[in-house]
Amino acid sequence: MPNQQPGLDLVFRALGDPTRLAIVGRLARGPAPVSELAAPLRMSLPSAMQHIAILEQAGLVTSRKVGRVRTCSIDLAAMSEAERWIGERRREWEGRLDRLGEYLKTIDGGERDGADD
Amino acid sequence: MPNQQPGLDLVFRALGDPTRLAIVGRLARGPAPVSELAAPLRMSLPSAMQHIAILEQAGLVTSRKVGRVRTCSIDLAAMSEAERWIGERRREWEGRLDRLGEYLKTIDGGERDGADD
DNA sequence: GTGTTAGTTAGGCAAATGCCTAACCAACAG
DNA sequence: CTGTTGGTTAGGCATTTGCCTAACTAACAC
Repeated sequence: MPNQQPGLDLVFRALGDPTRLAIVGRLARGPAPVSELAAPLRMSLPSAMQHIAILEQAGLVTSRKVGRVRTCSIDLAAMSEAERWIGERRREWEGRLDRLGEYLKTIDGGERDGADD
Repeated sequence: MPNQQPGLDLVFRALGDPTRLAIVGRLARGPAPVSELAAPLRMSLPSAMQHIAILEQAGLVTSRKVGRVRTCSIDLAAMSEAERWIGERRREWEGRLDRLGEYLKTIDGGERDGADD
């Protein structure tokens, strides 16, 4: 049963770290080179790079090296996939609640028994 | 700079594991007792419980114990928070692209210089 | 009472994570 | 060519994670 969208857990795992969350937050405002991303992080460059690598593996970020500068950008596809998955679960749950409400209205004048699921 | 919504990284971290993703997927279809959640997982009960505890700490799941049965439910608040955060970054990025497009149209008949950010 | 079922606590262990420093390579600056 | 800057590779290390088994508690069944 541990199977939903393949790789989706990678996306969430990549976002599951304050440093990486901050990097994505920064990149949403526009592309940036590695060193600019690393600057506000209290952390060595190699460590920052590791975080960026994880974001890339998850498909959240892409990067291209021009001279000796590697410029990173957000990749919307993975973001949207994650957003959609959550939204689908949410709607599933809300729909369930709605149907429950309808059912309760159906037996309105009848019993007064608490029913769930 | 590692500061966005407090606890948001906890939410993503909790979702960043196939087992826990599966549990949330299951719970979106309706509440369930611990042992029913654990059944499809190839894993001991204590291990499954640990995952549930993590989901609860992240605010993704709530649970109430009635007799000796603990019933778990999804908590939409944390889910929505995560969904909203992603959506905001996405819109931020898309807005940026749109403004870039407008700018490029502005200088339409003029230069042909690649501008970014 | 005894036994069974649902969950919990305690303790241990291998692997993964997140950080570091040191050394290295490649581009640009002088 | 020499020095500096941006990035990368290598290796090490403490902590956290994810799993386990064994032992325990609490409710319900007989």
